[in-house]
Amino acid sequence: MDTSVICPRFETAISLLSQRWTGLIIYQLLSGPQRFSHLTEVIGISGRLLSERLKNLEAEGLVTRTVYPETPVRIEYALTEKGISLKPVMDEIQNWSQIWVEPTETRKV
Amino acid sequence: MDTSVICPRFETAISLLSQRWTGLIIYQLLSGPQRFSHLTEVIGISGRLLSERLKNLEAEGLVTRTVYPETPVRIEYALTEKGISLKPVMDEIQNWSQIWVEPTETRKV
DNA sequence: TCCCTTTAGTTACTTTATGTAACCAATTAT
DNA sequence: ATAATTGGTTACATAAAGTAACTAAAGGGA
Repeated sequence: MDTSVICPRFETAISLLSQRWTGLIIYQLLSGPQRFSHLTEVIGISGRLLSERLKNLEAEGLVTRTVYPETPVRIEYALTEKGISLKPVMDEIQNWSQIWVEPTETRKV
Repeated sequence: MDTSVICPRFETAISLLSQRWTGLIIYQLLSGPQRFSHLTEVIGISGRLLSERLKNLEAEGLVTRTVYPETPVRIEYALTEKGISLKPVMDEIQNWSQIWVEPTETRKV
């Protein structure tokens, strides 16, 4: 009877980042507010899933959605403080990838 | 024509961590070599998926599998140097979760 | 007025991944 | 020979992701 259980907060955090695309969306938004169509192009995600993920992230308090009623309409997504505070996580992943991921591994496009 | 593309190495790294359970398995193995049945219990993953994930992680060079022909057989999974070097990533996720994840959010069991 | 363009999505459908539970193989103690 | 234990695998159901066509709103031009 081993009672060693994984920290529930850590589990919540990693289940967030384990959702496909979520990490990439946050990483991309770390470079500043961006609009829907730009995110789809840069990340290579479909509108359907991007929409779903952004709604989730908004509900989690990681992302804000701002409507600019121009013509045509412009909608910008930006990280909240909670979202921005994931930068150290992303930095460490980036750092690890530079050391351990070979350039030749990156041919999955 | 915006040429800003996400770093391919980063993409490879995060697609690894975005696979469900993979992050938790690595996190759990950071506390030392462990056997199959222990991992299923602590993480709450089925044998089918744990088996699949461990094979992946072995193929990626993050985990080793060692057979001890005792009775009954004992098989231990351990992180390689490449796997251990993900500790700073896990530490940052842990750190973030302590600040931003409320204890009340952790009721998904 | 009607049609065209643009952004930001949504809907319907197919394919892939995950969850669940029963089953199998090897080994050895009874 | 039978049971017990570990470390899986197989077969099937459900959920998530991929794809492509479609819609809504808001001008702009013919």
